Amino acid sequence: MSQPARPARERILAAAVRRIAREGMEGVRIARIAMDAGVSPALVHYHFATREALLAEALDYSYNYAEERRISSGSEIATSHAERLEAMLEGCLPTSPELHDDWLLWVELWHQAARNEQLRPFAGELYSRLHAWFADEIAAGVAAGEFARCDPDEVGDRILALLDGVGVRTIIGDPQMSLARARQTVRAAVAHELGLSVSPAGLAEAPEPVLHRQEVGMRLIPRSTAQRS
Amino acid sequence: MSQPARPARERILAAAVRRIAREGMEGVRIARIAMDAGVSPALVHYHFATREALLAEALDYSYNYAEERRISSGSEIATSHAERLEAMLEGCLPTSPELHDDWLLWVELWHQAARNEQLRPFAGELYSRLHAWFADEIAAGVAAGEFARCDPDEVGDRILALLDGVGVRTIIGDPQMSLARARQTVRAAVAHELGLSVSPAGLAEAPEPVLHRQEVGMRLIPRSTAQRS
DNA sequence: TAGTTTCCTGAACCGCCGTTCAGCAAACCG
DNA sequence: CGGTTTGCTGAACGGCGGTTCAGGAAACTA
Repeated sequence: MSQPARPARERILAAAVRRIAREGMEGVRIARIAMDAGVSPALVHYHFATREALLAEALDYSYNYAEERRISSGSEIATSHAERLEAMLEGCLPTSPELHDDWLLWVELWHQAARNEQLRPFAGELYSRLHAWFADEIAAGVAAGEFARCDPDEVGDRILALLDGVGVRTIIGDPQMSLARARQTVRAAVAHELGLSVSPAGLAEAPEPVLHRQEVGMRLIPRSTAQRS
Repeated sequence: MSQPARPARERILAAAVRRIAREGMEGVRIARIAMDAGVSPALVHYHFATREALLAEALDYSYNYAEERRISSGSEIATSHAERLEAMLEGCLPTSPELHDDWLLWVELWHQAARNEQLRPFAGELYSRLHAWFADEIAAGVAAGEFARCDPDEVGDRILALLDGVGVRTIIGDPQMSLARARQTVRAAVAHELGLSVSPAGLAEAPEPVLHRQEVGMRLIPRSTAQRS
């Protein structure tokens, strides 16, 4: 209806991704995917040999897509490494509906990879890229004298762990870990690790009503004095 | 066979827990649970109204059991707050086969609670208790002058997030996050937060062969000088 | 002993869902 | 124009799995 020009195969794939995020890999029914895509269940099997093949392709498609989105979102208007890092953090928390769905797929990956040996290289690769993304940025910031000296590898691991840890509490709706608190927790830790200041840009409005809001809490600002060695 | 005296209902429950950890909640088949418990599928429905009821009771049972195990394991031989804290961390990482299964159930909880509203209060309660457990211990350590002054609430959140973040990478078999590295990452961060030293007790043997080993990496030792205000 | 409750089973029922298949219409090709 | 390929469908098949049911054996009661 919305884009009738888009080929059916892609519509099926997109519908599969959406369904996987909402119902989980084993909860997904191809009849429903077909319905969402506006086609018959038989057509799904015309384009994809088996259910498993469809889900695999859908996962691969969505993770690559999510990664692109994450990466591109950070590198737009980067006037400093601190700002870019902040954008990266923002893109790794469930700060928007799309990122919320990405998070659901991330949990899905954990769930599957914890049991299925075959998915582990795939998951490891994703983490490896994420880690390199952060470590490189941190190393660049340290080299520029903007961040305090540190081991970018270890700091990268800690940041990733922190993001996963607060992010998962956020998406399971833990009232003790609102999106605002998640953001603040990560920012405070990162600022502390890298010797940055945390400035209250806009006062964090208390209870945080909905997910879709993009409220500002505290911002990372580069240290005014660059120190080396 | 092993304990023929144990009533069937409990055997079913225990089998369900094991199956859930290994196959996930929606992957679990009651025919297989019945087989594991050495009973007929019909008996499962004699004791539990429906599949959903069985799974719910099994989850509740196992989480409470896991919590007891975690708590009791820490408070045995506590000569200092640092030692007790270290034991707590150890009990929150997949350091043993049982804890590995607990972790699988923990991921299962994330997976379910991210989609099912009804499970969220339950998950929130578990996190709340975990958080209080750590925050109280930290506060006690600070009060005793053993830990550096800090906000136990925030440090507790950061520790929990770190544990979840490195733990999940460990159980999905990320080669970049072995159990040893997970432990070391958490210990380093905690030691740094609380002003403790990290001593290499036994050299971390390089590649870490199997999960079932209980190798010592680095240990938290209390600061020799107590500082106040 | 007779009656009742408690555990437990084999067998069948039934709905869901992945998959297959025969066929149809449009586009494409010569 | 006839023939073939491509995209798609409705209908049916097959099995897996949760659930039900009629009954049976043992324990418990009086």
